Amino acid sequence: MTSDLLSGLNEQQYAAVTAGGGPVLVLAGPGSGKTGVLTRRVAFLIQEMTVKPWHIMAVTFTNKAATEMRYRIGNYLDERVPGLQVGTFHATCAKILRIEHEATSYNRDYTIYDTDDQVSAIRQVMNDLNIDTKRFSPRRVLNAISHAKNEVILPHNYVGQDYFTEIVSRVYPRYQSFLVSNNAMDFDDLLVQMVLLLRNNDIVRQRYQDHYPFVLVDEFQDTNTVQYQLVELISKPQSNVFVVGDEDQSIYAFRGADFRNVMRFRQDYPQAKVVVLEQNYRSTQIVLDVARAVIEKNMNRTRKALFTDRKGGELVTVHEAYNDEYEADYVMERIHDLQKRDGYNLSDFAIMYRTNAQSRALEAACRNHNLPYRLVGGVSFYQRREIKDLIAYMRVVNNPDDKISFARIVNVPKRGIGKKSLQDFHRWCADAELGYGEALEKLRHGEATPLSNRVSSLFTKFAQQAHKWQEHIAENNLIALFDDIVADTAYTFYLQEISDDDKQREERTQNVRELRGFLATYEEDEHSLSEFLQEQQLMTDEDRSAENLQNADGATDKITLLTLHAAKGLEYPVVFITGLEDGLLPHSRSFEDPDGLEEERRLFYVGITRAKDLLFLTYTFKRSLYGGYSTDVQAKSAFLYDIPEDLLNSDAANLGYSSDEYRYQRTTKWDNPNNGLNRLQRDLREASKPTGHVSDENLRSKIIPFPGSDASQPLRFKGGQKVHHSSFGRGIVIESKRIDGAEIVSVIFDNTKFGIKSLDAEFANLTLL
DNA sequence: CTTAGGATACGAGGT
DNA sequence: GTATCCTAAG
Repeated sequence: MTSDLLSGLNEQQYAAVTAGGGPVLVLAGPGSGKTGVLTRRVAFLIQEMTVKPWHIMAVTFTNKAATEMRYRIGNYLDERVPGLQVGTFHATCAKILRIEHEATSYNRDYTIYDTDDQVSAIRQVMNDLNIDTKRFSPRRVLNAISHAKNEVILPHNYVGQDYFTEIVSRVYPRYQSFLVSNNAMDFDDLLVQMVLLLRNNDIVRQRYQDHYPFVLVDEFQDTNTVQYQLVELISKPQSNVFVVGDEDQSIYAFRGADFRNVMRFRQDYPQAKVVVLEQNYRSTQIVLDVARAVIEKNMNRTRKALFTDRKGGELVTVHEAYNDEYEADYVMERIHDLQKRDGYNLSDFAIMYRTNAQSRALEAACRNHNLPYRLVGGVSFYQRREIKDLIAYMRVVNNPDDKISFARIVNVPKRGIGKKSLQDFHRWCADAELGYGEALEKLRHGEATPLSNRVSSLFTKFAQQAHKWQEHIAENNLIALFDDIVADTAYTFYLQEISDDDKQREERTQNVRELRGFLATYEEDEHSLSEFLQEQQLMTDEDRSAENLQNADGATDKITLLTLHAAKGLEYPVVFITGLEDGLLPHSRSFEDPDGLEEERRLFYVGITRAKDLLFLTYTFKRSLYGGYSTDVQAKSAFLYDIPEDLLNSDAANLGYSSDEYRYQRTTKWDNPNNGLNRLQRDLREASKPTGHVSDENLRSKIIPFPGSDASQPLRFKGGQKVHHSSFGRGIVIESKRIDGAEIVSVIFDNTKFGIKSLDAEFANLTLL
């Protein structure tokens, strides 16, 4: 079926797919058919270049991308493709490390720690070292360590530069040996240990280099140093390495990704064939123009000339809403309209946001409007208490040295083993240099211990239970093991006790059933408990959701809610990007450095380029944060000013978008775009935060009753006017505009203590001077 | 010594 | 709203 394989490709795509051996770099703009090129390349290697499938390794960043790739390769090839290795970096390494465990410091059944486990481990180490976890948050320490690992800086090579990193330099080695003694790896270790294995063991390295002479990497701009080295180590010396990426879509710097790896690849492989994919098959010209206007503000990039055959298109809509509820309502109304008018399905819509917390209001609105939705990400199944508990039980059975999991479940449900008892047990193990598993065995055989009678008998009882469970492993009866744990601990009864109401209890019970279901599929395929635990740890909800599988068939029709990060690689006919506010997008934590701001811009760019036909950009006047208490007036995102007005439709102009005063005020704020807020603005903002005269409750109760008022009513105030307020004194109006019916005046008061305030013209005691 | 309940600090993105 | 810390009662 070769005809199929190369049909419909444009010139550049054809060149990429059919390139000979050696290094190839494909620079692929959004919507340029990148995945198609990658999968056809694999098929081409097998069919035309007679490469054996088991000599090919393709790596991606998400399981979803890996699944899609496997599926599409299957479509191009009639015959089976045995041994083809397609997977994420992490899953691929986990698998090889399990096979090659003898050359590492871990055994086959090592546990993979997630972020929560890591924090617990760091906290424990810091306590051992008498480091105050209040002054140095374990999370920050963990971030620093993770960063070091991403750069392949080993514990003994880590040098503290300042007070904080000096602390890190003490924690890091202890943390690492703690992990080894627990027979556990964190996410970063999967990559680092793999690099070390290949680097230090000539035989193993040779084996994998021979095994995988062809390596392909997706989303290359998201690789970090470890991953770059990994690719290098495996693909040498043939260097048949085919990488695909787009610097403009690099959005994972926070986990060490460096899009400069794309440039580095060109330097390291000067003989590399470079192909640029510039034709976009997804979006209208208008959407692409908006995207280009935004991304061109970034200094640090190679220009690409994206083009499309889809000339023209609908203008992009910018909408301001009073708060997040109105914003969500606006989105729902647009969806209703478009569904009715243009016959879109719900699955054609995606609502995107910067932070997961923003999904709440949107979910509520979907429910109010009876629109079914699918939430991508959010609180993960694996973070639910009941799931973490049962997973921890299985981990302890699988790997008794996992002290973090042990500590989690040894007294859940209650066994009378509290903090002190566990401490005694731990002390005994440490002094006698025993692993937890060995200690339990001694107790079970009735050997003498320094433990008190009470503690000793409690732990002995636990040891007997654990031993019984472990017997199931030998026969690989995973379901029997699971059922025994649930029964022996009376876990269902425990769930009833800890649940607030029947609804919550039912939900938790359902989750337990679901977990049992996943486990059953592993047992059927004769996978080990280790494999189950390790693979589950590397999956997200999306990867195992039954609902998701239905969606793939198009059986259910739902709106998609997801973060901008999660949106990469996807496309939708209609896209809403919400929360385009200063501090949210760009996120406030990006203000500190210029690179951070550029990354936020790329994130916005990723969102924009997901849209095929229609794009809506929304922001709020006030956004409630932290469960609805603290609210602050929002400034709209600086990124919005990068979009030429002729690409935006009238909805935007009506809302003061072109108001000169407004624009002046905002642009001065961003006169140095690399700096985020300048100091004056920051001070003003700080000053305007507390002072409760115009409390949120006040403003809200005053405005909300009049949402439908006539927006065309004349305004009482306008920018530049001098005014007086009974409490705040003299000030100058920055702007006045209608928001959901009410006239809202922004005033900067002479007394800097009050700073900038937004007041309702109808109720605030404002007089013109 | 354990447990329950109140007080407090905190909240970006994902394998 | 939620995870963790702290204190006093069982």
